[in-house]
Amino acid sequence: MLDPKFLRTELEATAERLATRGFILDVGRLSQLEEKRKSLQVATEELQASRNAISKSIGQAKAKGEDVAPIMAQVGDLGAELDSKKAELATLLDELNAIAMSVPNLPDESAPIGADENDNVEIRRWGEPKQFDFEVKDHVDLGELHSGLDFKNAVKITGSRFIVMKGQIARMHRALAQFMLDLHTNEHGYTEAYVPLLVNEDSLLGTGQLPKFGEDLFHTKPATEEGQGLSLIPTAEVPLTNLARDNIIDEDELPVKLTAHTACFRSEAGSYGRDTRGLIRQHQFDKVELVQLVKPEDSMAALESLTQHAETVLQKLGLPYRTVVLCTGDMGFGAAKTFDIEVWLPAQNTYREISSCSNMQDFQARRMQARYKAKSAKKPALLHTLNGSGLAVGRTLVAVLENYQNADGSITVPEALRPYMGGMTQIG
RNA sequence: GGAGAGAUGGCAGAGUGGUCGAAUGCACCGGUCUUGAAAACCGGCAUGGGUUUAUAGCCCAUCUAGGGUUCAAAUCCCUAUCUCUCCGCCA
Repeated sequence: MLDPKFLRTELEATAERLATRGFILDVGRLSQLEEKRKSLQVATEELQASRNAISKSIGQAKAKGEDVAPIMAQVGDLGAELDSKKAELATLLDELNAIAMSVPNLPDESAPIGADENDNVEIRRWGEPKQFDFEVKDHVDLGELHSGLDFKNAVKITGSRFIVMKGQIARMHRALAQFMLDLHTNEHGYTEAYVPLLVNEDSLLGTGQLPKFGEDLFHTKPATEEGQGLSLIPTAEVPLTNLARDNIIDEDELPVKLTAHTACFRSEAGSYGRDTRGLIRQHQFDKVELVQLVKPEDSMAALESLTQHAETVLQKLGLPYRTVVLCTGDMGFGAAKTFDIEVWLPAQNTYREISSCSNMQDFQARRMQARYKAKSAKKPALLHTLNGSGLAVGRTLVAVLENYQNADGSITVPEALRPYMGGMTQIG
C-alpha cells in the first residue's frame, strides 16, 4: 500500500510513476472520491462531537440530580442523521481502501524503465557455461534414467505439475535444502524458522497476495462472502514477513534476518502450456526463503547483500548464473526494486530464473503495520521489508542435474553437497 | 469432540452504564542528587485518522474482532476468533 498522502497530495506525479510499470491509476475517480470523503468525514465527525458533548452533559446533570428531560430533547434525531452519515462514509472509505489496496508499489528511481522482461538489464555474470562434448540430456530424461523423477505417478496420485522423487535424486533434493539453510544460518546471519504452510487472509493482505491475486493461490474453501478459509502459502515470504505484522520492533533488534525451508503452492492460473515439461513450473515446490526487516535507510544496501546471499549458493555449487535488474514493467506488485538471478540450464541453452530478490520498502509494512521504534524518534516508523529466494530448491536440482551430467548419464555430486549426501561423489 | 473460565496500554493488572483513553506497578525517556553508577525523589510516556504550514492546537476513533441495545458501552446482549483448565481422542 502506498502512503495515502501520495494519493491525496501528489496524485498526478504518483500516477505518472505508476504508469512506468503499466498501471493506470484512475486519477479522476480518485480525486472525486477523495473530495467527497473529506467533506463527509468532517461532517460525520462534527456530528459525533456534538452527540458526545450532549451525552456528557446528560451524565453531569444526572450526577447533580438535575432534570435531564430538556437535554434529552436536544438529542432529537441526531442519532438517525449520524447513522446515515456514518454508513455513507463507511461505504466511501471501503471503496477508497479497495483502490488503495489494489495499487502496486512505486518503482524505485534506480529501476530501469521498461515494458516487459525484454527490458530487464543484466548487471553481472558469474561462471562459464560448461562445454559438453556429447549431446546433453535435460533433467526429465536424466531423472527418468535414474528412476528419480516420476512424473507419471504424480499425475496418477494428484495431477499435472506435481512430482514424485525417489532414491538419490530425492536425497539430493533434500541435501540442497539442508545445504542452503546451513549456509544462510552459519555464514549469512539468518535465523532459521519453521512456519505454518497455511495462512489466513490478513497475512495474505499484508504481503500483497490479496486482494488482487487470490486466483494464484490454493484455498481451503471456495471463495465466499465469508472468505476463502486458510490458503496454502505461495512462498515463505508470507508467514515470515507477517511475523512483523502489528509489531513494534526495537531499533536494537534490527535488522531481523529470517530464513525458512518450506513447500510452496501456486495454482499457476493462466500459465497453461508454459513450461509443461519437467520441474520448472510446479504447483508444489520447495524453496528456501530469505526475509529481512530493516530500517528504511538500510533497505537498498540490504537488497544488495540479500541478493549476494542467494548468489553465494550458486557459487558454492559451481553453477553459472547471471543477475538482472527487473525493469518497471516486469516487477511484482509490491516491489520497488527487484533482482532476478538466472541459472544456466544447458539443455535449454539459456539462463532461467532461480531466485527473485526484492525490496518492498514500506509497501508491505504499511499494510501490516509493521513498525520499529528508534531511540531518538518520538513515534514508531514503518519498517522496510525484503525477501528473496535462496534458492528455489526444485530448480536448483534441475540445474545440478543438467550442469553436472556426464556422457554416460551419471551425475557428479557438487563438492559442496557431498557432506550432505554421505560423501557420495556421483549418482549412477 | 464435551464442560467451564477468560481476552484491557510495551508487560503485569484495576475498572460492571455517565468528566474512563482508562487507576496502580514494572519497563522506558528526561531531570534533581552523585566523582560515576545504583537507590530515592520530580516530570513525561498508547495507537490510528481528520483538520492544519505544523510531529502546535482542536476533533474523531480504538479496552480481541464484527454486529446490537442506549442520549451515553471497556462495562449490557449476540456472533466469531484466540487463550487457559478439566474430560475424551490423538502423531
